[in-house]
Amino acid sequence: MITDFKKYLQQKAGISDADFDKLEPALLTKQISKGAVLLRQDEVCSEVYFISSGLLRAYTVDNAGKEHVIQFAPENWWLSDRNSFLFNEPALFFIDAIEDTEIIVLTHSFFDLAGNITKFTEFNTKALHNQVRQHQQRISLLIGASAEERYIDFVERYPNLLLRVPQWMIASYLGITPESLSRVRKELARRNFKPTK
Amino acid sequence: MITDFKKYLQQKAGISDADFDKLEPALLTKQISKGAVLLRQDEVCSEVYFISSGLLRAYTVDNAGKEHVIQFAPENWWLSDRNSFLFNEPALFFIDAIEDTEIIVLTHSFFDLAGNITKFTEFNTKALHNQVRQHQQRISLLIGASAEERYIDFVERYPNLLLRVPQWMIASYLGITPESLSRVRKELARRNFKPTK
DNA sequence: CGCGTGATTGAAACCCTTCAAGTTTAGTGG
DNA sequence: CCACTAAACTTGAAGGGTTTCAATCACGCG
Repeated sequence: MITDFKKYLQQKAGISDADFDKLEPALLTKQISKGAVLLRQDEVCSEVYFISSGLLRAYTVDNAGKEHVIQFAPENWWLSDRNSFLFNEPALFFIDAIEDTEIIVLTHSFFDLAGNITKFTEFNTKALHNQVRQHQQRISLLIGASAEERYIDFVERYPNLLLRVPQWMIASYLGITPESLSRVRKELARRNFKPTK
Repeated sequence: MITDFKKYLQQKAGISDADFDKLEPALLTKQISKGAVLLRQDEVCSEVYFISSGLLRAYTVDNAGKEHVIQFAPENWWLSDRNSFLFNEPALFFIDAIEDTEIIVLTHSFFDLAGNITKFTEFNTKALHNQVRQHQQRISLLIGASAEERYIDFVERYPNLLLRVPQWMIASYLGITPESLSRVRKELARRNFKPTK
């Protein structure tokens, strides 16, 4: 719903009512059913999504045909191939829906309008920095941690996703096989592991 | 040298002479000798570096005391813990010098000035997007590719770093042990591998 | 009910690490 | 400029963590 998006922008970015009114005409809502594909690798991405409800996923497909999950995006998250969006380059990944999902679709016309609103551009930059930090942490984990450590990190970082994402997709996100994840979970259960939060 | 930095900003960001003159008073050059540490984990990072000549490295140290290289930064690259810089949070990594290095030091006062120059903020955003894309590609590789594939990717992506970075640091960047990298190289030599570019 | 998808389990194979020992390289002081 | 030392790189053997392949189980949905 647009009102959710408005509330989000006001709280997170400090956008005023008046400013939001300027942006509203450029907004579009869309219902996505589970499994639907929003973006394909090598297409040019012309939209940025804000997830009102539901759950999207970004993933690559390698030469061997295997999927590798780059990111999950539940309610109040953003998702797009921003590099493709901004520079009109071919997208590096696919985007599809893990659940029935409701999104706000933001096109270039939205960002043209929003570019004049300082609060928004500041927020946008901040969001980018957050993404960079997240990526750096994930790289650290992938470089230095075992499958079990990476899974524990995932559980503690995204407890709300655990029950909503199929296990084989979590395995893909962690960079291991579904079989390995199953064994990691079995071992953790044996040791009676409980998330610390 | 400051003139190198000026040339860089003019070419890459389209900054005018007049605009650069406004920024120049906030610039500081610094000589760093090999091995010197510029930033420590958990400190607050108050500077952004532009490398005029030489080579810097960002890395984390895990609980077991092992170093994991996040990024190499040769001439004409930027380096900072931007998240720490922007939000005054503790830095996630160390920065030190792999070679004797000459840098331009940019503090908050520089960014305050530069914030008024549209060309610069646009360039800055673009640079952030580039970093995000790079990180995504690296995550894809770490998730989906073998040690050999990751090394080949490194060789082709950063041929200029091959001779300047000690092998054990490259191993750390790739997320493998120095011994493994040595064996990967031996195997590639046996197969007479040559970089495609 | 039956089919398909996802999760589990087992055994073998493989990749990479670990540890230990050597060899080479690079830097430093005499 | 050589000699010495420390660091970097290489090599081998053993072990561990993950993958692969195959079979089985569990579940939801037509």
